[in-house]
Amino acid sequence: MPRHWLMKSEPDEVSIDDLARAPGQTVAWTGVRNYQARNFMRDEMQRGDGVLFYHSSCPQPGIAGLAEIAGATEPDATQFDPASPYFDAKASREQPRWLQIPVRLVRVTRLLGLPEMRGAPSLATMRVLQRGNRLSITPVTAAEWRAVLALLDR
DNA sequence: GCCAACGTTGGC
DNA sequence: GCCAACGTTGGC
Repeated sequence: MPRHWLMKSEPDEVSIDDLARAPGQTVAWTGVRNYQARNFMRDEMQRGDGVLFYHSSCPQPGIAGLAEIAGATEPDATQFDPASPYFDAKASREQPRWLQIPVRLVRVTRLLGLPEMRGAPSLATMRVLQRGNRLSITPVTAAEWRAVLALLDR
């Protein structure tokens, strides 16, 4: 049973267009440094899961495209790289702390902006819209997923 | 285990 | 730049 997720990305780091230009239109989702989000990758996310690709910390936050989980989790390579901003001195190859997962573009959509999302009753339950939410990966229900697709078709 | 201090996120 | 909200750290 495929699940659905919303994954936040700062477009200055990886935008939907960057994803579209990437080899195989796939990027390794690295840099997650929050245990709840990591545990989703470790315990629940699987190849084929649907992904809402969300632009955050930018002039026009919102859903910018659809993607899918394209493979299995593995240790996040950036945790071992002292030159990376995501380097973690407490992680080792023997005992990695952080995970990455490959994400492949399905299609670039129109921007479903945050104000429009907030105005849609069908999206009121979405985790990303809840007060104080900061999780970079959040589960999306089947109903929420369908509601997003319906809004994107308008 | 408690909890104050601090750091980060992210919209505005 | 501001600031609310939340997660993490570390002293006790």
